[in-house]
Amino acid sequence: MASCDPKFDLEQAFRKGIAAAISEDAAKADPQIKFSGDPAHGDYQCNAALSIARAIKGNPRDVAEKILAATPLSALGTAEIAGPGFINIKLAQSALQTMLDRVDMDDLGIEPAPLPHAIVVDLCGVNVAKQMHVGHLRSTILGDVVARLHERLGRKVFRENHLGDWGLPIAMTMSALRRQKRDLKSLTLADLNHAYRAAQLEAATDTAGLEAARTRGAGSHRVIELETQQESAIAAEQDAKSTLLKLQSGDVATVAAWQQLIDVTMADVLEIARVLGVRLTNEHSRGESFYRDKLAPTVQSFIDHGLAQEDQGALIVRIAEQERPLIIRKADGGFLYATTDLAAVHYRVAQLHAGEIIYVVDARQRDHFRDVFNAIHLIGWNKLADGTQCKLSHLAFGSVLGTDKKPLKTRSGELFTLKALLDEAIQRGTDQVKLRATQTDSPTQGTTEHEIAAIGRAVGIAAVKYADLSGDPIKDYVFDLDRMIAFEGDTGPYIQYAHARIASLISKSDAADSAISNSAWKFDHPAERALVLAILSFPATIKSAADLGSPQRVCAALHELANCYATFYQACPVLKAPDEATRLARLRLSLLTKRVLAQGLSLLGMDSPNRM
RNA sequence: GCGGCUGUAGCUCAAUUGGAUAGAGCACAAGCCUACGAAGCUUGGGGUUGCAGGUUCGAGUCCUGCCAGCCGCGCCA
Repeated sequence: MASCDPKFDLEQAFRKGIAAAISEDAAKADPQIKFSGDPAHGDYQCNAALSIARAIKGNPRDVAEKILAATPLSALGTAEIAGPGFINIKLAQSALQTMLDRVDMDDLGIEPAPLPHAIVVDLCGVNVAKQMHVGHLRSTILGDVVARLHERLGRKVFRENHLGDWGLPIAMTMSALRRQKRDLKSLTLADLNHAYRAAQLEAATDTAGLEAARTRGAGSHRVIELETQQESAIAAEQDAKSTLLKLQSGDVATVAAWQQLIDVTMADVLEIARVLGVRLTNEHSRGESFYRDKLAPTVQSFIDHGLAQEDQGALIVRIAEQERPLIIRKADGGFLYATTDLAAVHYRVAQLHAGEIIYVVDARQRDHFRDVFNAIHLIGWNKLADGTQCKLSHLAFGSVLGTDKKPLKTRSGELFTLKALLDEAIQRGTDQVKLRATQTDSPTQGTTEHEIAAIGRAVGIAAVKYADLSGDPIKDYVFDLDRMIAFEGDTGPYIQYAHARIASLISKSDAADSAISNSAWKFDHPAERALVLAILSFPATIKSAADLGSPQRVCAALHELANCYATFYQACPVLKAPDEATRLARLRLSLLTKRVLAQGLSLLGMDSPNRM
């Protein structure tokens, strides 16, 4: 089948040219076909001559001449050499038409690119008894989009919500709740969150402060005050530890209470996922507790392989010459989250047959994952049954900061629970849609309340998600409600708007579907041509976005496409085109643009309403 | 102290992984709805890409050294 990707076709052609003109060896390298930003430089350009010239110590322009002469461009288009040795290519109308035919099919030219093994996407990662705040948005939607991109390319994906449902923090919360004599049955997640924070504060009582107060000879009142605090903290810790023991030994009442906590938490998480349009259900939930029986065997394996050693009572794995080892068992015999992560990798490789595990987790855990990955490599748990190696990747993202440029923690960010942010976004979206629906000349006039609510929700959610997804994940960003819920400019709603406009245009045309889809492509105006090139580059963008884990590439491509369409829409009348052939051709181009926009929005987990 | 990340227009961010004159949005200024949805389009001003060197035909991107901010650094997750 013919390709719909100009870049791909040009790469093929130039590889042949380079092989014939220079050497087979030179042809193995990247032919450096790039999209030209500037129409004056053609549609695409080949920059290979410059680097080849250096390698063979030749004159770049001469090398470019030789390559071009040997390159079978034939029907693809015409080329000329410019500047120090760039080869600028202008694609032929007929070639573009053939490619458009290929894109204008059910799969929109996005061909399956399956992988031999599954991909595990570790996303969301909430903790039991903690409310989701804006920081959790990133892991959840980034992970969801990365999963969608791989799924679209026909790859098997496991979404794994590595829920924090095991260990001391849970026990602390449970013990705090019991001491407050709260009835677990009637608790909301907000209640749990309070208990969790209260428990944390208790445990965090200032030991160092007490020491300092004593040595500095502070007043006895102050010391006693601190001591009292300390005693109650110790008592709370003791209680939490005994609760943990009961939980770990399977005490029926404790386990039941624990399950209650998980249920309350998950109900909230899944509701937020639903509102966010994130594909996450209970079946994707495999919390830390899932690995509890695998921790001791994990540690034993490291001992058996001679990779673990005792150090100050704890069991550690030394990694190369690194100063800080990875602790896999505490001096008191307990396990840590590193142990759980090691067990999880083992499970995912051995049981889920993962060829890649992508951890969509906060950048602050870089060192942790580096150490865990290294330990996995040492013990060889990254090897699959067929001998290939599972790739371990950490898709690290930056923190959401408050206006004080400090991480937006639960304490200071209490007003910004994720739910509050989404509610606000949906409210503003709905208000906006409602406002427009009351204007006399508005296409949404007469829209029912029910439809308005649905559209408002789609617009609000798209705004929030796009704001987060359109940037480089590694960077921190300051949380700004107005920026995240903007509907103008480079935003999600801008793309939705382009889509809705086309939907409206198509419904106004009285042309039969078959008449549109059977019409001949025609694009003479520069705006039409730019639109065509934007459409054709889309499939390759999806593939690279998936392979690089870069949702921002999808956002950028969609913005470019919507922008090209808006320009085209302004410059080229569709329904009132000068002749019938042009009218149908423009309708066909519009329809194809609409489908690509909808596809892109869907990959970002956003709706594409026909009216807004 | 050691390690990591970041530094681009007044603000928020891009830059096809080394390509041509560094691009968008917001804000600001001027235009465009009797041809399709103005959540839009067109035009304009605004830059020593933190600083100093280096590598080469070419550097925001790679290397070295500084500066600033943030993050991490043994038994929490």
